[in-house]
Amino acid sequence: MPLEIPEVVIDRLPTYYRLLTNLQARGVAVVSSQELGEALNVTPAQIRKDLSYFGRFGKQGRGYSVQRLTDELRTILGLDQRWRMVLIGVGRLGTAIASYRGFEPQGFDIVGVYDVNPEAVGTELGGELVVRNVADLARDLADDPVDIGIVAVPAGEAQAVVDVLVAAGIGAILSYAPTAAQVPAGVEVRQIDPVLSLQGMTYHLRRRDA
Amino acid sequence: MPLEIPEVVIDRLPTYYRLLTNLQARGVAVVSSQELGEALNVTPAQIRKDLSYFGRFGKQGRGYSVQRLTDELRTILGLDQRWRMVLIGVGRLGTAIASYRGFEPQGFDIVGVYDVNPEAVGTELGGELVVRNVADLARDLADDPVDIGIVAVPAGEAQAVVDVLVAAGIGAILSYAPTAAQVPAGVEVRQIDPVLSLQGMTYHLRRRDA
DNA sequence: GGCGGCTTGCGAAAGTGTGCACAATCATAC
DNA sequence: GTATGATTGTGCACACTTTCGCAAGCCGCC
Repeated sequence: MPLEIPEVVIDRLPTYYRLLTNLQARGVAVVSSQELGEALNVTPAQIRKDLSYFGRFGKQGRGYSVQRLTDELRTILGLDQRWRMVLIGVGRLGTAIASYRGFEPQGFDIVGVYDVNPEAVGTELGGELVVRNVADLARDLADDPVDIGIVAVPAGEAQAVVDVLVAAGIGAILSYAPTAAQVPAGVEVRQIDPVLSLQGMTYHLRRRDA
Repeated sequence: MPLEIPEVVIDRLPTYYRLLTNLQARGVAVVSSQELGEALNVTPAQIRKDLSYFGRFGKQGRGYSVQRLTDELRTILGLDQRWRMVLIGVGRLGTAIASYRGFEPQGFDIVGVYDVNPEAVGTELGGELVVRNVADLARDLADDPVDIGIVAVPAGEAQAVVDVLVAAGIGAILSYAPTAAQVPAGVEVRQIDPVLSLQGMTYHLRRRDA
């Protein structure tokens, strides 16, 4: 991979991968950029261009082997290994995240959960994980590093938690907190906030009927 | 608003709005694009340009009145009214969404919940809403339209639900289902899938230490 | 009441990303 | 073995976004 790959391209790859695994499960053997594009609402040219950053995976006149392309994307995205995550915050939201069944099948394991609330500390979550004190987070991470931190604490505490994770050398943070986290370059952050998504849509709704 | 506003701009406005309401709560009266940019990790020029699509809200030498700018953005985004939503799917995920306390304070109300599962239909959710049969969705929406649909059903059922919502004339859909929904032009769709976010980050994690 | 320091709004430049269009290539059928 | 129809990979042009740079304007101080 000699040249720099645009971030937008990276962000599209997971959706390609997701569709491909579906196709594979349905027994589809070969797929064209045309078909992929129709299913994902993007132009075939974009799909071909995106994939061409990483290699030449297709065959003219045929399309892409679903098996082959799935494997390639899995390697590119780093999904051929399991990733260890810690969850900080076990309030309503954090508890829901901890019990979400969608992470594990995709190779993401929550290996530790933390909270500040003394009443929550020590309780069991999901029958396996014991909630630890967030004060121990730095030490725990030093002893036993993880790859990704999930932040599910109130806005006011989010930056402090992020700082601890960053200091521990974490490389990626998935934040459910409604604040923009400050992190040094080299640390990946994605934010999940359904309200922001809704607010982006209401702009258009307002203009629809007017 | 004579000219067309880029979609990327619209998608940034909610984060501006969120920060501004925080500032307002903290009693800050005036803020510069410089300060906003530092808090949000964007360039001051971008913030000024984004806002300039909608009007001239700042004062040279001073900055922006937090009050004024908050009000302007609220109007622009359509947040000066309440929005009615229906939730389809009350499994693990749907239940968590229904009990999420973050929607109501921002003007988003879940006014109906639906499921296919006969065992779920009729039960109470969150002490207020009774789960209705998804078979009644089309009729209910015809009688009493809502603005936004939240889809929290398994991948295989998502498109069918989306079709019903679209047929009922819904303008916006927030989908938690792991599939790309097919909708006609004019219907807004946003997808929330933490796994996609994680997969976008693992690409970078892989390259970090290598 | 004028001067200095800031900060906006915006035209223009620079930088990115997307889509077109077509040569190259492959599978199949006859 | 050759013709046919399909589909990839990619150079190029266009379109879109971001950033720069600066004139215009505002505030406060002396």
